[in-house]
Amino acid sequence: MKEVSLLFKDLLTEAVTGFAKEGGLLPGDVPEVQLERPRHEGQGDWASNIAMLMAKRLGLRPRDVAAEIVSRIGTDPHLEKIEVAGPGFINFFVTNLWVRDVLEAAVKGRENYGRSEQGKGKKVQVEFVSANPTGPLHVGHGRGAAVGDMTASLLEYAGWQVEREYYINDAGLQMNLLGQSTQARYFEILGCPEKAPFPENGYKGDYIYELAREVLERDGKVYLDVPLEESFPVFQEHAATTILEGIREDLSRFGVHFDVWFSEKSLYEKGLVDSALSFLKERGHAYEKDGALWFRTTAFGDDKDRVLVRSNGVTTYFASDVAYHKDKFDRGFDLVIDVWGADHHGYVPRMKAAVEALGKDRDALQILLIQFVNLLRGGQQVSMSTRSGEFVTLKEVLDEVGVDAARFFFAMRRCDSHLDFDLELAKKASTDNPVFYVQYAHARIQSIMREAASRKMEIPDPSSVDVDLLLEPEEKALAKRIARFPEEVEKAASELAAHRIAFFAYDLAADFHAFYNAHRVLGVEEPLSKARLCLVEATRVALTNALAILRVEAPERM
RNA sequence: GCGCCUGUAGCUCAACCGGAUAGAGCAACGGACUUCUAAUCCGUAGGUUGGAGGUUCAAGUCCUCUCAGGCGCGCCA
Repeated sequence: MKEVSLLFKDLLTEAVTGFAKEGGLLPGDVPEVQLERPRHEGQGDWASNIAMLMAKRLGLRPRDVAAEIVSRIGTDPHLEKIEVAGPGFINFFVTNLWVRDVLEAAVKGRENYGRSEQGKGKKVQVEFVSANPTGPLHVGHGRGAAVGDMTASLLEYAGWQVEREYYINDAGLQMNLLGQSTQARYFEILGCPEKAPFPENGYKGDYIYELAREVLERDGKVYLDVPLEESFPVFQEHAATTILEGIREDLSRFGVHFDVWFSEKSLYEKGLVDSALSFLKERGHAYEKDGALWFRTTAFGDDKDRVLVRSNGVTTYFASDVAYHKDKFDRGFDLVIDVWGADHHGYVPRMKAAVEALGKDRDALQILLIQFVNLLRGGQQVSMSTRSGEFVTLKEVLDEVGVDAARFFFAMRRCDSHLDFDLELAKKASTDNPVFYVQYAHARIQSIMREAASRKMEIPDPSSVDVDLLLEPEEKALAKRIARFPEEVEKAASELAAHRIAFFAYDLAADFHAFYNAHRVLGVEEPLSKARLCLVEATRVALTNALAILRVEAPERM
């Protein structure tokens, strides 16, 4: 349907420029012609507010301007009628010809229907989850995983070349704490906790005992007689790799796969942190004060400068992040998207500053802040903290509510909205969860297809069907919805709003269910049956593609 | 104290770059299976978009103030 809107836009632009010239407006004074989708039935298929924008400059009433413009609009086979409505909108109504356009585009486009070339030739990296390998993933990580993954596949669909990346914070204090915690539990199990006291702020979860037990089973009691510093790396290494392995498994089960697992440690090993620091120093963005190295982020809009190297010589987390982002851009990405928990929002200005200091446009880095998931169980708040060991893991949630339900649940919200996730409710809702509503529509379609096949009916070529038979309101509504899919993909991609696709899938399913209940596809006169079968196939294509973006399964039967 | 996010129907959430009559689901009530899957559909009811000003032909959307909730303000990560 993109073509039709462009067609109308051209017709309208021509009329507007003609009228503007007569009215004595200079070309620079003519506002840009825009078409939008009206919200309500009866307001046409496309509408423009151009008359209201021009009215003031011309000193005329909006409706009069609209009437003048309309009188100058040419004819086209796709154009049924034009109306002036409300305060001065110009509404365009399409003829039934567009139905054939939609069917052709969807049925012939198949898995490519809805794809766009918006991001053609451009590379984007989406970095998400990136949880410290110090404990299992919890629900909050699950939301980040779902949003990041869906955003990535949405951009793929919009023509971008996409890479998914996980940044492993395997350097620094938290990893030490993890190793020490595991070590302490080892000695505790062996009955001599005094040999390695549990660190303050250590990780208290039960999984730490499990890790310690694994070391004990594998290596026995050998570390009893070894200095703590010597055995420490063994515990840290075992804990980190085991936990990371678990994270990979959880994500894989959740349907999330990364192209690159990027290690923070490797930044140091390759000297990338040092070279990033020299880069900043050479350009005068860094300076020494009180024995520390500072980054002048205030020059790029931050409220205070930030330390890169502490006076004790240790680099900050921020320093490795600057180096990491420099490396991202050095890898040639046109756009870099970071998916962060909203608790890191205070970090955004300095990261944007860093990007600018690196010589990039600050918009080349987009940060999606995922608001917290408020976990409830039967209305009762569940406190979550990795360190205290009190949390519900992503794995447990998947066990309870299932992968598709969890993904769709996260997909149905804007990422900057706070989210209540009630486990009891999610379990209870698993039968009337929106995801099953959508999947059920697909299963029904497939059921029609199976029945059609058993009756030796093939899906007709759209050019061979009589689209004028599709006149029922449910049929038109369904066709219109299908037609909007490509627009929705483009809109969602440019806004980085994957939730729009979930809502589209839901609305499409609703239109299909309404159609299904009102009309029969098989067992009516053949020409009508063929036309409807074609419409159903087009629905299947759009629904399948939308679910593919969300990575939610489209089942054959339920 | 300063900053970011949020506030929409009883509950959970939508609403494209400011557009016309603010939409769904759940919960409530009343209907629809002899026919391609009733995990569905149709209908009824439900709103001063937290509040007050302002900008605009037009405000849930933009600006100012204010109230409430969440989060953040380190030479921590």
